Amino acid sequence: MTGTPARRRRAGELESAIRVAVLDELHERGYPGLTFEGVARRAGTSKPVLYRRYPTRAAMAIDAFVSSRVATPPADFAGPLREDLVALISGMLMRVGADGVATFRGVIGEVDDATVARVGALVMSQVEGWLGGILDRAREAGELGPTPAPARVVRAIVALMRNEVLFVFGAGQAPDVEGIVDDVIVPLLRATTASPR
Amino acid sequence: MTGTPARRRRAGELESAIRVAVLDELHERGYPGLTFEGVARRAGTSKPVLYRRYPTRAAMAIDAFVSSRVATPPADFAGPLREDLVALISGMLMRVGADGVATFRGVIGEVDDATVARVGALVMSQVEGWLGGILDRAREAGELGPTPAPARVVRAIVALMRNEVLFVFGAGQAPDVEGIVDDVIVPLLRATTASPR
DNA sequence: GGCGATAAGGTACGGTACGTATCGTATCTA
DNA sequence: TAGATACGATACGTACCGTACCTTATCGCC
Repeated sequence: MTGTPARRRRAGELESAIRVAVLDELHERGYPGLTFEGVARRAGTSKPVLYRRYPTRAAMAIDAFVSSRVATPPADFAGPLREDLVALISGMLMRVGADGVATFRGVIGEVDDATVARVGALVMSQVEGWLGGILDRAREAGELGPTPAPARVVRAIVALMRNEVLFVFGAGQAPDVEGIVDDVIVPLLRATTASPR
Repeated sequence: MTGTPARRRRAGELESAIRVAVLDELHERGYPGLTFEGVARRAGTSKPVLYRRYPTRAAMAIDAFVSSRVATPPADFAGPLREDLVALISGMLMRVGADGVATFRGVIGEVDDATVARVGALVMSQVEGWLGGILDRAREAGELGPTPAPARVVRAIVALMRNEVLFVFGAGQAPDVEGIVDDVIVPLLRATTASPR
């Protein structure tokens, strides 16, 4: 051994250091530059310690990102439908952030199909719940028709949000949240929640 | 030199061999397993030859894929709107294929923002044109209202298709083309092409 | 037909990261 | 206090990167 007399970290101290190191590396080098060796160096530990925890760098990145987000709703969702939707989508873009988008894109590029589905759901499941709440409130307030929106419509809205995250916000362009809500999402919801003809 | 007396390929023969090798490697090892060395080995050439043509493996994969697709419309689009939409989306899923989806996911994970936008458009621009044709015909046939669908609506439909490619078809699940067309796309088009209120 | 420019073909190199094996020992548990 | 655990550290063989270098087939031109 050289230099330091091998001080050892206990409890979650090591895990925390690893997660911080992963996030820092992602921020500085991006997902393609994320390596086991780099994380080990930055966290002041060694590769075997990382391999004991994560089978792949994708798993490492996912864990670090999930742990770093606390799932608080972006607003209380009492306003008009349109405002709630804008707040939900904007809040999600902010929460994911530029690093998150880049990491998301990198991860789905190198994991198996099942993990793609899992990660896709992971990013969106929370949002899907909030969206359901927004729609329920809007229906009770008479902003939408009495028929609940079909599941496919809800999933389509989530898909639009995901697209906005990955290919608009994530491609350096300004996301057009209000336009999409007004021109696409609200009309779609009105049309699919009208009372049966 | 060893063995072979260095027969040299002319015209597009070398380029063809490289593209075939790239597609084969993508099929066998997937995008994460695509390497300059592997392609060089398989194409019977050497790394410098590849580096003279492509700066990154992403560029290599994109070129091979683009060259391998001929852009013929999946049908003649004269039927009812619903059938045209189903044919368009199903045709696109078939055209892209499993290798294409995996490659697409891998590429967008490691290229810069501008290339993400470019590749996203590349996969979809053709489709967007066909979609416009379908909508024009449907409007003239009276299947849709007189107002042309807003650009954002058209883009949203493309986004739904992209989502289906990446996260449903590409996650090993059976794509639900008819359900999405009937429950989401057609109602959305009806609602946004109605004559002004 | 010979002659120079171009670029294919081939080899080799230093560098980085992978994934695993091994070892000593600090720390926790009983 | 004894044993189990797993951190910290090092080292190894392999794979691939990206580039430099050299030889020589092929093409365009005079």
